[in-house]
Amino acid sequence: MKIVFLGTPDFAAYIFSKLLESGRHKVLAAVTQPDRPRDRGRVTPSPVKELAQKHNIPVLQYERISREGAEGLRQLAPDIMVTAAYGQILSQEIIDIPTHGIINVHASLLPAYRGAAPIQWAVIRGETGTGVSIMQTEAGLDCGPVILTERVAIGETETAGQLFERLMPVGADALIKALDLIETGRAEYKPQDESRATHFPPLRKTDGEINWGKTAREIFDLIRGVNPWPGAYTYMGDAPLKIWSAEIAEEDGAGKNPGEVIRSGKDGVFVQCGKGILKLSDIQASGAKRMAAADFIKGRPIPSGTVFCGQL
RNA sequence: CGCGGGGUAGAGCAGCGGUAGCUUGUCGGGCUCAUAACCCGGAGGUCGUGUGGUUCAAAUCCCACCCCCGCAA
Repeated sequence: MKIVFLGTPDFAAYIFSKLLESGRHKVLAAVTQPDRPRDRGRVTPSPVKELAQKHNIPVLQYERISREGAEGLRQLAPDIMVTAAYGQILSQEIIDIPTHGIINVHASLLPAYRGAAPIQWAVIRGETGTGVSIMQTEAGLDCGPVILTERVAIGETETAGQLFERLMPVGADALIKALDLIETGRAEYKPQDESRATHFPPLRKTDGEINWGKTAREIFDLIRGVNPWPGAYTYMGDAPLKIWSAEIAEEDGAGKNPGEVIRSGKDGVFVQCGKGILKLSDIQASGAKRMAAADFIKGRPIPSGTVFCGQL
């Protein structure tokens, strides 16, 4: 089939590359978000754009595809369009362009975890499993009928970043399989059960702020879920402190003073939570680089009794 | 040219014009029922790069370049 691929970040670029490798379909063009300042102010093309250019595939970038894209896309006359973390909502006018419509690769078991950050939220909420869904795009957010799903277990200490890595190949395989089903007319479109739908917002920087009043388990899940972006953090005095990784030292036991460092030494920094105790293992001060807690305290001691807190 | 911090011993940091220091690790010795224990001693550094500038003297001031990181996206 003649395909137009829409996607932006690494997750999309990986799936894009597998689609190209499969060689079964002709990719007419890649649509991606405009080049934006990233990486400390330098304007950088998206991973999908870089990959497309490497393969001499035309790249289209729209500030707002629903307003500017219809004409150009129509001229390409695609059989189907594929989206993966593209980053813009598509209007009905766009959806109507390809003969087979648009399918989307979504990293959750729909109808659960609709929204832009399904992987991270699944980890943050302590899920033990998630997956990938290939769905037909309809007007609305991740609400169209599902063509197929693949289930994946979440490791007990797995970070969102690690789960991303594992979900990418699963998503790529599922997409290729779905395209086959569609091309041969064997695809089944199962409507989502709206009553079981859950939706979560995109992650914001502030979603990484730790509330020490929560349980050690909840904070542990948060730290994993926002790693590597936006990163969990707290404040030591008025200086932000990033928490890259931690372990649950004690699951139970209520503390009188959540956020207080009860012990600090070469085996880590132990912090009292609302319930249970968390051991910080990889931390990073502003302007410094990430390091093991044991190394950190050699240069900047964190005495017992220090209390981490929210923004001042 | 978006704003800002930083590159000094294996690791983490201090020093910011005048003999290169601290914590930790490491090696050797001692002590102890025991401890992330304690005591004594040693090794380990072209102070990011520059046949750069200023100076009697530069890790320290100035310039250029490289690299790392925080904020903002």
